[in-house]
This record gives sequence, structure tokens and C-alpha cells, in this order.
Amino acid sequence: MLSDKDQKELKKAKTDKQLKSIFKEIASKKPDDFFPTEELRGLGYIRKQCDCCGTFFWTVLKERKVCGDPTCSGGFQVVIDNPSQVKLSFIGVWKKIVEILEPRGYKPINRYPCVARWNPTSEFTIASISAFQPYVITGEVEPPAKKLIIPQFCLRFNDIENVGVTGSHCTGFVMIGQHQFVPPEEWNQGELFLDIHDFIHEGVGLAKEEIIIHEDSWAGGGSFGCSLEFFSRGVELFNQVYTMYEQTPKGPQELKLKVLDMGMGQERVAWFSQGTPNMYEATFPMVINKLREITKINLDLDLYNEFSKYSAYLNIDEVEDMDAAWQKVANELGFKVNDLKNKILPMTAIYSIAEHARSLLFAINDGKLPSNVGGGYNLRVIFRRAISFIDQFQLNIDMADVCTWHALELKELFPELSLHLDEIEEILDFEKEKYYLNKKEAKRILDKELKKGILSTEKLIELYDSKGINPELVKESAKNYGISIKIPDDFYSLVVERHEKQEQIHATEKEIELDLSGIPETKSLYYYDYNEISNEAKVLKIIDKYVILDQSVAYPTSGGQLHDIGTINGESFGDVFKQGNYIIHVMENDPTFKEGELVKIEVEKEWRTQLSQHHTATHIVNAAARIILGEHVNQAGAKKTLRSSHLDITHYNQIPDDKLIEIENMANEIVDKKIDLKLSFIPRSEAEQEYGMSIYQGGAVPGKYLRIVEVPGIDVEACGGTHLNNTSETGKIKIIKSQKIQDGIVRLTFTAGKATEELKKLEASAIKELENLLRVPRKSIVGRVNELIDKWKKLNKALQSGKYNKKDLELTSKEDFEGDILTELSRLLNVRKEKVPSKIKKFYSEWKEAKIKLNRVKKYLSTDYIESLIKNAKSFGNSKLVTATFNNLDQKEVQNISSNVLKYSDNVITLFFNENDKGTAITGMIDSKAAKNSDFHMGNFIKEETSFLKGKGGGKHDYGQGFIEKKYVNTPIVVKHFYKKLFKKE
RNA sequence: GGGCCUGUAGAUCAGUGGAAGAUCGCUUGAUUCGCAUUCAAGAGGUCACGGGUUCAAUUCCCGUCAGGUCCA
Repeated sequence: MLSDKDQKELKKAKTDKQLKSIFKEIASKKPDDFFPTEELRGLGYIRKQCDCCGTFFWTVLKERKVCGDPTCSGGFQVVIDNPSQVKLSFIGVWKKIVEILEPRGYKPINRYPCVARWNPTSEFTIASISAFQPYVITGEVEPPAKKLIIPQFCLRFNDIENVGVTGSHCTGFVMIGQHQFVPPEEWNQGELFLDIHDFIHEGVGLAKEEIIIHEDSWAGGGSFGCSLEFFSRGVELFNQVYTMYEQTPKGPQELKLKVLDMGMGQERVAWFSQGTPNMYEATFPMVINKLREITKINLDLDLYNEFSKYSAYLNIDEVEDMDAAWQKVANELGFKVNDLKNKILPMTAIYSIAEHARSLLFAINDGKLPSNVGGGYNLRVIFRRAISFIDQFQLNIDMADVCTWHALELKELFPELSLHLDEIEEILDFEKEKYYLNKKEAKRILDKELKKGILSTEKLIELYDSKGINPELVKESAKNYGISIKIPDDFYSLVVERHEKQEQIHATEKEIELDLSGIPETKSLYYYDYNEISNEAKVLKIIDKYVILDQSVAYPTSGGQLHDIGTINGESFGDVFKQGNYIIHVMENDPTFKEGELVKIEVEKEWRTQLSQHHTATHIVNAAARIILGEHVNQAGAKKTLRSSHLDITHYNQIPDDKLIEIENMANEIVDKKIDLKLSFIPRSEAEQEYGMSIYQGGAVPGKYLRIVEVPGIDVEACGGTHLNNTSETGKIKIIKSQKIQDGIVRLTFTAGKATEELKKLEASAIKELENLLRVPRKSIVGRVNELIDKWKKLNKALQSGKYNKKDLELTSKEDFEGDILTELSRLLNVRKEKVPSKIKKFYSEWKEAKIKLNRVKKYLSTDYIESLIKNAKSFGNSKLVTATFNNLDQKEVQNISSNVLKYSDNVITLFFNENDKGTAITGMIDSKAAKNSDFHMGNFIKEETSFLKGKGGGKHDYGQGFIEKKYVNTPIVVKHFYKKLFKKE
């Protein structure tokens, strides 16, 4: 169908956008080749070109001159004189399409989760076709049916600010998909067109006069095709896309699998059919009614009806000056701006709250948590938007309740939404708490900052970026302080700019890639029995130390599992990795065997066993965590090494110790149940239907067949790793620690099998070490450490005063402790478990040291000694100068003696010398009275004189210290010099 | 995935390359028949942890841990 000239034109296209526009032109030049024109004409439609934009369109009205686009036909008019003959509720829309299309061979299938675990390129489903991206489209995976319809819930967060305002924007919506995946010979475009036309014409009861169909095209991800876009009353109802070609380096080519992609907003059709003032009233009337009852907000539907005609003017994407836009709408409606806002805004609040709650319900139910990173951030944003409406209008609404109502209203179509409502409430409650904490914090910071006066743009950006305080809030609070804050018009782009600047610095890493063209992919032999550790193979290629065989038992690093190590013909390899489907062994030395030779490969058994134990344990811990914490737990990453394994799970908060123990116990129970694992390869769609989308715990997996690892009754995952044959082979599982690695994700680190035993040995020896150090049996260690810390504090204090209690010089506690000693100590000392012994040793030696020091300085700190010092003081100006020379004291000790002198007497200056192996330290202080009596600057004095003697020093006017190395001058000379200077100055 | 901010007394937080602070709370004493109040005195700090730079680090630099926030 594409002429040579067309092909040449298309080949030039570099982007999807160019493809689309070139193809649109080609298709409209030869409509009979690309569009179901026969069927269109048969229905009575005539082809026309829009006077306004030039697009070709089909209509039954001879006199029509413009296409259906709102900009050409003058806005949308759904509510007046609603054109639809059939009134369909939201769920009714789905029922109707099933009623019409199921007899025509379309299989209605259940929606996919809106959290798209199976798709490596996007976090949420954003269209019905997302359910089948990428592997169905590429032909790698069989679709659940060749012709199907699906009510797919989708999330899009680019229009959040418009929700509730324009009457037709949503963050979450159901896109009903009409899809077909067939080879070219089975493709029947006319039929596909008629099916959807009949639905809208007969099912929704839209007269043909009300339908305008545009010729258009579509391109995405290198695939493209033509499309028919259905309009009515200025509203785009849906777009039926016929994806038939793909762009290749050789130019456009017909796809082996043609894809029909028709996506229709279920909300939009319900709205259109009912002619309500906005989409929300049509979609979740029950929820809106509940909100209306509780809040007593009068939803003035007539006004909203009027308002909705103009609400498109308030689309934040298109409006530059929001205030002016409101003014315009108010003028049109004959209102004062504030009166209009006062009437409309509470309504938008109600609609937004309802809409956002629905998105949250779906997203959380499907396994995403509000968070500060990734897609979870969008959930936080809409939650906070909703709750700030609740605050603003002081509504007595709980978001979790709203979710519950939605679940009820949607139960007939989506019963799964009602299954975990308790958990969703828990998650939202936690999120709410965070919001209010943040709000309180913001108020405090603003009070503080505003007291200082005006805030710079720089400061505004910082407040927003690092504390989440938006400039509007700053402006609002500033009013209370009588300060007016100027927010730059381009504030948010300044924020973005700031981020861009910092992100540019990062360079991308380059991976090595071997040229493996011409040789077959490696057959993996590690999938069935982890005990299989040896095979014979043919050497296909050797590039330096890299060896590729025709088949191998060696496991390459992948799926978070570390590679195997072993030998080929007795020669060691220390790394194995995967490039595409090739397994590449990295030899430690250049191999002596040659390409084409037959070799024997052997994998190190203990290494393999340990990794398999950790891998199976990971699945068990994942399941255990889900049992204990709830269904919202999903894997967010994992890594298995020899020493330990970690699993990142989605959970909204730190996991408390008792829960951790429960998870560990549950995991070990599963081990003790001695369950046989089932390892198999199953066609992807079969696996998805049988086990659900939660099999993609480790993320997206390519391939027509999935390797399914099943612990029957416990856990099923698509996973390529090496696994045990029975859970009992895992050995003891021990959870070492949990840490929140980011908001909404907790990392559990644990060991299994021999690693657990090794760990226990290590812990046992650490405890033994502490027993010896503290000279107590293990049960008394914690008590002793508590005592040690207490006495360490007391002795350190005694070093200042010289007064101490004799019993602080020895450790006597015999208090017992039940529980995990190292865990308790790690909590007590605020250090990680591995550092517990060294930390205790540090406290212990400092405590012992303190005893020695105390013994050393107690005479200096005694009243007698201080009195004697003062007695010997020389007069210096109007003050007394106390001097002394010490040996081998700590600087801190000298300082203590000095400050004791200052405390004891009035109007004194001290100048102390302290000799140690390296040289002489000088410390000088002046008390407040003496400081008043003279302008002597201690810091400067010490600075000058030390540097005169090649030392260094400095300080404030009433405090100074310095140091002079022995190699320059010894202590007596230093003392002499300082005396000379002091008294000469006088 | 990336950037930024924060971690100081029981709580809320100031602060600084040079002897660790405020407010509230706590303890004791005085005022009082008693309580509230007021006054006075006092206790309470591994300045998150570990390194480094420095004559001197709570302060500067690096790493770790913990919390917060923004962006794609």
C-alpha cells in the first residue's frame, strides 16, 4: 500500500512526531488504501476537509464545514441538550460494551494492575495498551485473546492542578481498550471500525449527525499507523488506531503482528451519556453524594453547569495568567471574581477529594505506596492536594473513608478493590500524620524566617526545594508580619533550572560489549537442579580471557544473584556475566584450550549451594513479610551474595523489632514445613492468568516462556535464579537488620544456611570477647555495659571537678538481661552490631584511662593546690596572673585546672604550660572581671609569641592556646620567653 | 534514579574554628494553712556515628546511619 515515494518520505523521519505527520499526509492522500472508506460510505458518511485546520473528516451532515476539534467547532457543549439517547452509569458503560462486542468475538478480560511490574519502561499503566507493552506488541508473548476488550485503570499525573476545576480532568481513569493482535492476513479493518461505531451509535445512542470522524495517524516507539478519531460536540470520544508499520533502518515495514489500539475513557462516555455538569458527577455519584451529605456543601449544579462551559479557559497548561482567566470566566457568568471563587472552589475541592481518593485506592491496592521518590511521589502529591482541600474548607472527611466508598461503588466491576481496605487505611493514616508534621514544621520555620524580615528569591527556592514550603504559603504567612513577598513569575522554572544544573555533572558509564555475531546463544543448564554443577561443552569463542560455550551450568550475575565460580578444563574462572542471551565466562588467566574444543566445566559446589540457599530464602522472606506486614508488600529489589542476602520490600515505615522477629519466625516455619519447590517453564500468558501479575516480583522479565519458581502455597515468582529443591535445604534464616533505604522501601538483610552458622560463630566470639573484657557471664553483659557507660560519664565529669565517688572506679553490676545481647547493645550504644565490641572497648579503655587521669590531676584540682597557685600569683596590671608548668597532662586537663582557678578567685588571669613528648602547649584564660580591667588580648598574645617561637596558636580575647614543637625550643625557654614578654609589656 | 536540607539537654530549638546555650519540663528550697503563683538553687549533653584537616573541631572536609524535601 505504501508507494516507493511514500517509503522514501517515511524513511527520513527521525522522531515519532515526524513519522506521525508524514504518515497523516500520505494516508489522507489515498484514503481508500488506509481507511475503512467503504464502511464509512455505507453508513452514510461523507468525506470533507475542515475549513479551519485542513484535517479530513467524515460526517453525515452535507453542510458541515469544520471538523469536530473544539478549537475549530467552538468549545464543547456536552451539557446543553445532551445528544446521547441512552443513559449509562459508569459501570453501565462497560456492561454495554460487553453486551455489544462480546457476541462479535471480543473476549472481555480483567484489568491489569495499574502498577506495571511487567513493564520495564513505565511504572504505571497509562493506557489500555500498557497492559500489553512491551512483550505482546513485539510478538514475544501471546495475548490473552486475539480480540479483546479490557477496562484498564490508568494513572496520569500531568494535569493534577486541573482536576476538579475543568470538570473533565482526572489523575486516574478507566480506559476501555478494544484490541486485536493478529497477523496481516487476519486483519479486517472495516469490521473493527464497525464494531466500535456500532457501540457508540447503538450502544450509547448517539445519532450519526452527532458524530464526526477525523482521519489521523499515530506513532509511538517506532511503530505507526493511521487512526480514526471520534468527536462529538467538541469532545474527543476515542481514537481507533491501526498500528500496521514499524520504522526500521531500512525504512518502513509492515508489522508481522498488526495491533488494534482503541482506547476510550469510560468516565468520558458515562459523562457524555448522562450529560451531567461534569465528569465526576457521572462517574462516582454515590461518593459525591456522601461527601455532599457530610460536608453540607451545597453543590450548585446549575452554576457548575454554566461554569463548566468556560472551565476549559482555566486549564493550567494553556493559561498564562490564572487571575486574568478567572476574571474572564467571572465576567462571562456575570459574577464578581471572589463570589464566583467562593461558590466554585468548595465544589472543586469535593470533586478533587473524590477523584484523588479513587486514584489512591487503585494505586495502593495494586502495590504502590506514597513516597518521596519515583511514582510514589505522585501519590503523595495528590494525597496532599486532597487533604489540603480538606483543611482549607475544614471538612470532616477522612480520605480512607472516601476510598472505602469508592471500593463499594466500584465493587461490581472491580471487587478486588475491597479486599485490603484496612491496609489502605493504615497507609493513608500514616501518610496523613506525615503531612501534618510537615505542615507544623513549615509554620515554625516560616515564623522564624519571617521574623528576620524579607525573604530573597534564593531563600524561597531553598524553602520549597528542601522543606516543601511553597511560595504561596510564604506569601500568605508573610501577611501576618506585614511583609510582602514577591514571587518571581518563573519561580517553578527556577527550581527546575537549579536541578538541571546539578544533574549535568554526571557522566554515563560505558559497559564493555563483546562482538558475538555469528555464534549461537548459550544454552543455560542451571534452571532445574542446583546440584547440577558440571557439564561438557564446546568452546564457541575466546576473546582474551572471555570464553563463550555452547552450553553451561555456570550461573551469570543476574536477577540480583551473584555469579558462580569454577573451572573449565581445570582452569579457573572468577566471573560469569550475561550479554543478551550469551553467557560469558571470565577466566583468571588466558585459557590454554582452543575454540572448537570440547571442554568440561565445573562449578564450585559450596559457592553455588550458598547462593541457592540465599535465593530461595529471599523468596521465603518475601512471602513471610507479606504474611506479617500485609499485601502491600512487594519486592523492590534484591541481592544475593555469599555472606548475606538482602531484599527490598515496599512498606511505609521502619519495621519494629517485634515484627522483624515475627517475620523471621514465619520464614523459619516455612523452612521447617519442608516444602518441595516447583521449577518450571510456562508460556507467559498462561503464567499470568494462573498466578497473576504478582509473579513479577523481581521486575520485568522478557521471553515467551517464564521460568516460574513456586513454593506451593507460599509464593510464586518469575525468576531465573538457582533454587533449592526443598525449603528445608535453606537452613536457618536469620534477619540481621532492617533499614529504610528510602521512603516506602525497607531493606531486610538476612542469612541462610552456612552463612547463618558463620554469622552465629562471629556473634558468639564477639560475646566471648565481651565476657572476657568485662569479666562477667554473658547474661550480665548488658547490665555491665550500662554500668560502664554511667561510670564513664561520671568519671569524665570528675575530671573537671576533681570530686568523685569511689564506687565509680569499679564495675560491680550483676544485672541479668534476657534477649538478644548484641541487638540490645547496638541500640544502647547507637552503633551497628559489628561495631559493638569495638565501641565497648573504647568506652572501657576511656573509663580506665579516666581513672589514671583522675589520679594524676586530683591534686591539681584540689582546693589546697589552687589556693597555693593563687597565693603565688604575680600582679599583672590590676589583676592577678597565675602561672604553672605541668608535665604530660591532657590539654583538657590543663583547661580544667585553669577554669577551676577562675571559678575560685576573682580578677585572675591564668597562663599554663604543659610539656609532653612533642613539645610545649600553652593555655591561657582571663576571667570576666580581669577582662574588664585590662585590654589584654590572650588569643593574640599567644598567637604572636608562639609564632615568634615557630609554633602556632590563637584564640579569643579571654581564651587562647598554642603549641610549640620541642625541636624548635624546649619548655623552660618557652616559659622564660613568655614571662619576659608579659612583664616587659607592662 | 538524581539533587538539596536537617541531626546539639527529657521536649522544642539557638549557636560557634578558641572554655556547650535559651525556653519549657524535671529535682530541691523559700513564699503559702494547702494549692496556684512567684523567687532561688540544682540536676540533666558520646553536640547522630566513624575517619581526616588543625596548635585547637560540636563547628571545616570525606564516609556511614537516621529523618525530611523537591525534581524527572
